[in-house]
Amino acid sequence: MIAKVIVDVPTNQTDRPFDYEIPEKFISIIEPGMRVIVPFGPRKIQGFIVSVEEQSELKSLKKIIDVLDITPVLNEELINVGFWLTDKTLCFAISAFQVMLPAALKVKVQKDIVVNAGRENDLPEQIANKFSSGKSLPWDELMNDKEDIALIKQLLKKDIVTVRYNVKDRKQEKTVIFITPAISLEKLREEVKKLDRAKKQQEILQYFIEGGEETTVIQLCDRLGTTRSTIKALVNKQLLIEKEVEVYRDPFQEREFTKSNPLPLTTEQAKVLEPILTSIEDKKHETFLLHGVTGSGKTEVYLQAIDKVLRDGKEAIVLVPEISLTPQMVLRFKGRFGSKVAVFHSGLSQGEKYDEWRKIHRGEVKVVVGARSAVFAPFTNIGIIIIDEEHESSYKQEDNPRYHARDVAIFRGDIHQCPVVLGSATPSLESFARAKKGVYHLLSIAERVNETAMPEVDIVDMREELRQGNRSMFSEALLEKLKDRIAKKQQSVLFLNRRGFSTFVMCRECGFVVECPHCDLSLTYHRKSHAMKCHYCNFEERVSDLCPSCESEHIRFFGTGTQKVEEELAKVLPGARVLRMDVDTTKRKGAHEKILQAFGDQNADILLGTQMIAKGLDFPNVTLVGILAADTMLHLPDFRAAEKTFQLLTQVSGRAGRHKLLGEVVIQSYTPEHYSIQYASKHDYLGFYDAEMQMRYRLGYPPYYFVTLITVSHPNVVKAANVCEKIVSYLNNNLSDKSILLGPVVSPIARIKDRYRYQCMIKYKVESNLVSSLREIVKHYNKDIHNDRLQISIDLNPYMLM
DNA sequence: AGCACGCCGACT
DNA sequence: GTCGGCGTGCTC
Repeated sequence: MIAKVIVDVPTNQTDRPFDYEIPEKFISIIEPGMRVIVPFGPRKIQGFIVSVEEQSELKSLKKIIDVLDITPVLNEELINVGFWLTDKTLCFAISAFQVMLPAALKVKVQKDIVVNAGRENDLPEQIANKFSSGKSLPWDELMNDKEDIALIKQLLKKDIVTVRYNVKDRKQEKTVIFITPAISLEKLREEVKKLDRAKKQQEILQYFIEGGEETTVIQLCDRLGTTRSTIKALVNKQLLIEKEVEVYRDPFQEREFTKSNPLPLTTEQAKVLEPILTSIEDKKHETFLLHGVTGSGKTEVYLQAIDKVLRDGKEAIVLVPEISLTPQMVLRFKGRFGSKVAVFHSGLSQGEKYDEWRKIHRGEVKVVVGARSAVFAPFTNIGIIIIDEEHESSYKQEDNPRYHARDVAIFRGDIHQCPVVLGSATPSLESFARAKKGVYHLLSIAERVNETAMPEVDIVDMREELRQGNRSMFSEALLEKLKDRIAKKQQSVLFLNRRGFSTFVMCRECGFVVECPHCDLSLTYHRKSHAMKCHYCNFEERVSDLCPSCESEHIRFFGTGTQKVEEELAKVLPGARVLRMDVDTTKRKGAHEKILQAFGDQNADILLGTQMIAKGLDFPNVTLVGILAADTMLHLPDFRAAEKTFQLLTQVSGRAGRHKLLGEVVIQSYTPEHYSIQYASKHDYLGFYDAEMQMRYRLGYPPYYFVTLITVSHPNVVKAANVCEKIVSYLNNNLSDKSILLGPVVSPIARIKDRYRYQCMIKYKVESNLVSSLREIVKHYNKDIHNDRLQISIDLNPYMLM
């Protein structure tokens, strides 16, 4: 029996299965999807078994060294999903497997130097003392000394020492130690008498004699006011025993969930739920696009569909964008389905993620709520996959494997023959176009649940404000309304799509702009740390008072960030209580929740924030939403700029007036006539869709064309340009003449982390040998990628064009 | 990725 | 002559 193994060496040449002999002792336990340790060259590494076969075409095989799992970590379906990903995103099979599993399941390889038996006395003195503790020495401890390395190499040759590969599993189950009596209670009573000099020990035994149940060490210490050492003494006397019990790290341990029941549905909700239930009933794969305005109660539809799935004994996956994975969101699911829910988000530690994964793997939960990667949940009987806010770009992973969770969901939905529900108030153009074509089943909800009207939207032309002499960042209208809300004790939300204090710092004398020395980007000023920061490479420097170029004093801040707005607010509305929420104020664990809690408790009048306040917030007392600069994203070099602007404006506007009080929205813009702003102000998705589709048609972008972006980067500009140039000409010769090739051009961000970047774009409708051509390119440059710091990144269907 | 193998220049 | 520099190619 042999096993085909994908080894953990992410390179082009090793991106294929390797054959290994299965030793006798493993034959009965080995299955595809298990992790194994295999010899690879002189090393020992991790690998995944992808299949087990009778024999190999090769004559001599090495043997599998060890098996790391009792049950496969990847089931047959997920192995297939892995290979499918490999093909769809041009990634290595090993990367595909690893992205589907929690990081804790990736082993760590450590190299040790071991003294051979009987050769201890042959060690030279200078090194012998390093071996003092035991007979092995971690390789890393020698790495800083060149002489040592040379010496060890000699010793290796002389067979005095050998290198041992230590493979350690990172995964670690959390355990708690329980204490119970080791002997019967009668005997314990006798023993107590003998301990008349150890009062604390007697107390502990007395606790058990009086029928105290087994508890953890910590609880025992707590209850009896004793210490660990006292308990240990009794354990040593063999009167008590320690029992190690495995527990889950539960991030929601201390929270109580009030049980919620299904809410009565509105006519519209019931109407969209119907076909989803039918699809579950018929065990048929179908993709639904649920288009429901903000506040239309999409979540309740999801909950009731999941309920049906659970009653059928199946499982459900719910994806939500990372930023809306707030405790409130989790609460809704845990409230309805209790302990059957696992939650995945980036805030969990490695161990916590592993525990949540294990609950799914063991079948202890039936529902998973999580961000992008939760789409790989190892369920075996999926009944529904839901993607909320399906237009969100965070569903696309921006490093390898560059997959889109939506594609994975639909692929898995097909395997499991279950419905996939894509929900959004502002569906992506791609999805809506597919729904219109009948590829997806379109479902719409036009009314808000409590029949509140959509908020009134007021667009303010900031150019006009300037002409009127208002140079502040708040228009007259917005300021008046803010004052009005404070007077009425109602709350407002202010949205600005930019953190920090100001966008860039420029010298008014000579025009010098402070830029990052490693990236071709201007640095952003952060007031609190009084530093200039690069948002791409984290470069940081102190602010200078003089222009670094001409030493003029006229160095000024331009643009606006959340920090600056906060300061301005304090000036124009001195009494207002403002809460700021952005990456900088929510870094600490739980900070996010705290801010929202404070706002919900009416401890502030104004919530000021970036992206992260755009989603899911639902505060009844919010009646005003102000969008300070609606056009910040509009002029980015991205064909989705208008779409993203429309989506964001609509999402943010949706935060206002969700309950009894009518809401109002003020949009400040320098280009108020732009169709994305106009349609957003009228809450007109369909109008926007039509206008944007015309634009995409004219310019040849998705959904009319598929797009692939190739970015070439290298520390040397010429090299980067040359390679990109050659790639374009290769593609020109190999792709059909119906496809359009753009480039090579300098990337919109010409340099990041000292690497120059060139890119080209392929636009195509059908291109059957695109993937093979791209693989050919990567293969051709393999050597340069390996030895010459060349990078070629290929993104089939990119969401980031910079 | 890592590691061995192998072919050239600068030294005991 | 040999040590060690790095380019090349392989790993079941």
